[in-house]
Amino acid sequence: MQDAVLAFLAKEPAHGYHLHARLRRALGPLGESMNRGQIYVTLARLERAGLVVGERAEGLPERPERKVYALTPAGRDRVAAWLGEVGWPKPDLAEFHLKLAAAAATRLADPVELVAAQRRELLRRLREVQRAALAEPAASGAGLLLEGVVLRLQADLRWLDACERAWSGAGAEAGGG
Amino acid sequence: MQDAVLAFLAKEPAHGYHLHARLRRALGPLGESMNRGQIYVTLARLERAGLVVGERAEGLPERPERKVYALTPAGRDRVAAWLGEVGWPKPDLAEFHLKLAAAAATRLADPVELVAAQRRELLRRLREVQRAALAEPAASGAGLLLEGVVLRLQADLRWLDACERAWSGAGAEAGGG
DNA sequence: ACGGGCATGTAACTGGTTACATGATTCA
DNA sequence: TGAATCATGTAACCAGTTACATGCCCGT
Repeated sequence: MQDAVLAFLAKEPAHGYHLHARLRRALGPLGESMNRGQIYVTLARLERAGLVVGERAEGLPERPERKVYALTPAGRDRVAAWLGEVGWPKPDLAEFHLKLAAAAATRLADPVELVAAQRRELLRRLREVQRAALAEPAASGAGLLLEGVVLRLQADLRWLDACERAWSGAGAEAGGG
Repeated sequence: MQDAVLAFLAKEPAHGYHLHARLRRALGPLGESMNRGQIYVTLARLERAGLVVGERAEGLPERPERKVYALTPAGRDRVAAWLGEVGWPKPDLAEFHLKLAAAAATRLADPVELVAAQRRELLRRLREVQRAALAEPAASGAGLLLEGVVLRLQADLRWLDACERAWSGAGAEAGGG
């Protein structure tokens, strides 16, 4: 979040509401869940950290008062550092994995059932995302992002197949804990 | 984290150190980054929330003192609710997507270069995970988890191909916002 | 007069990370 | 004696979420 805001400010100074709108636009349907207030919290924290400076826009009494933020040199450094990083979020499959193990170990649920339910959910989301992708203009940024989501969901569905193979027949044994 | 701890406690009461060890074991190589102290923080918070109760294990003066935790009825409810949920973490591709857009918009980096660097990184991780998977006993829980990570990485690599196609040639235009 | 978009924020809470701090037992 | 393992915690910090609170302008 902070890095994203800084990167947007690297293009040009802007005020919070505008940044929020641009972020939402850049993320397409995935940005819809973004909170309004969060951008201001983020900007305040960035200002406290000395990465941006904000000042009220003077000379424009027509509009509601707004505060325009710009990068400091430290902020520019941070953007450059961010662009130079090659990080990638670790896959977050652990939760479901633990859920399967817990279901088997506690007998409170059937792992194979859990896999089936999850597959239904992922298929539902897949259809949803594919529908959303059709609504996006071809070759837009958001469309590309949605394509990534589709590939991810398909990979996860294949993983669920593997989970089902592993847990069907295994039944009672191998709780894992 | 909290749900995972509760689920492990649903199998049997245990003390913090043991839970930590079991969690690490269940996650295999992916659990190695887990912090020692976190389990105690989590247990304290769960106790404050009334989901578990802990009491010092008496009658065993041989060992360092330990505190055994057990689920409360509320805790059991929560485990059941967790097992019943069909949630799935949202794909976290937004960061790289914004990075590409920022690189193009600010001219501080070349998107195609970023994609290439990222691909090298993901290929490196893929090899690493596949090597780790070979070290796991076949058909173990951790092995299954690693298989999921492999499928994810492969999907992400395909997405990077799509990103490269989209951003090569696009060059200067279409900063995205 | 009212609703919706523009615009900015605060307070409280939740949860993960890091680093620190302690101390017993076991084995070489 | 010293290192590894068992075992438990605290304090400070950081970041995201939720909910609340405000107020202007514009169109109907």
